[in-house]
Amino acid sequence: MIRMSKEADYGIVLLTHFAGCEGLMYSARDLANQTRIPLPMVSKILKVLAREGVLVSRRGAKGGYSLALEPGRISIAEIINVIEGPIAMTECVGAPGECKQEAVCRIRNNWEKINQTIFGALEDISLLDMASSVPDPLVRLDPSQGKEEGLSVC
Amino acid sequence: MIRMSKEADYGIVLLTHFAGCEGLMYSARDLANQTRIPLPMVSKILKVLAREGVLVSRRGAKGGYSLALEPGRISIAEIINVIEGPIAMTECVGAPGECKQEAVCRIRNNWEKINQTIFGALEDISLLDMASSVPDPLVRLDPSQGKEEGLSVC
DNA sequence: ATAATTAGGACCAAACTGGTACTATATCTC
DNA sequence: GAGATATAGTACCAGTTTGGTCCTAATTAT
Repeated sequence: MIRMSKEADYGIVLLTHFAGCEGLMYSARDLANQTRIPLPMVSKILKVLAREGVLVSRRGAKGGYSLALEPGRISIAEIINVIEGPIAMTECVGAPGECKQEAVCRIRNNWEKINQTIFGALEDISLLDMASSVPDPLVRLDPSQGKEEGLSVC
Repeated sequence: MIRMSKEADYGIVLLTHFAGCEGLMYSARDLANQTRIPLPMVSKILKVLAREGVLVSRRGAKGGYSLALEPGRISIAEIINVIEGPIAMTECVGAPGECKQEAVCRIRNNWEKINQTIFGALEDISLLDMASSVPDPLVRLDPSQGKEEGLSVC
């Protein structure tokens, strides 16, 4: 099955709760309540996002997390990359040299192009897009599209 | 990690060995030798592809498999779908109603669009494209592109 | 002080993956 | 018909990954 891990999926859901409410701090507990994702899981994911610089954290009472960048400047591809490593449809793309068939494989170059396309599509979608509505068609021709403000539910 | 299963990966590798050599029959053993994929694995995958109508099989001595359709009419998306089920980046896309967060999720529609884009990219690539060279850019504007014959190594 | 909150791990059961093995059946050649 | 060659179908298994929990330590507001 071609599928993101739940962890990456949850991560994106959590981050969209910050977009459109810039600067606001949310605690892990807040987000768990809003999203119905189990608190320990939320906590685990937010820690990773903070360590990787996507979120900034403040400890202690009234602490929490907030976005480290403007939500228009964080892409879905970046988030996935931070949580579950590089996007690589096949082993040969993510870890060249690992695949035992590489020497006789005739399609590796093609996988690299396909992977690039998928990565590009995910890179073109910002957190802000995600919080409002992903521009359609996804492969954006005019970069001014898809920049409307997210629904304010802070 | 966003990654196809080895089984789907192998399946595509195997099928590209048929493209450009239409009508030719290959036994599982032949293909295992050509691709260096372990024979039992090759066998397992070819059985699935035959059962699902992508390949036609002939039993017995001098038996083997050959393509059921012209390689220009089989897409990568189809092959993946046959081997590992529907392409679905998130649970909510592949199995609506399963995700416990669905009721409060604000981004499900967006995932459906993203998924459609990825699916579309994979659907636009035929086995014939894969056997020769994937058209670049991948999102093809002129459908006459990318139809050159595969290297003949039958 | 105390309560709230993140940081950083360790830990675990269940599911999935990659791969093998076995038996039955069909087909070709001699 | 005998024997060799192939696919069909299915069961099986070990190793990894995944989704998720839990515990302790450090930090901050009141």
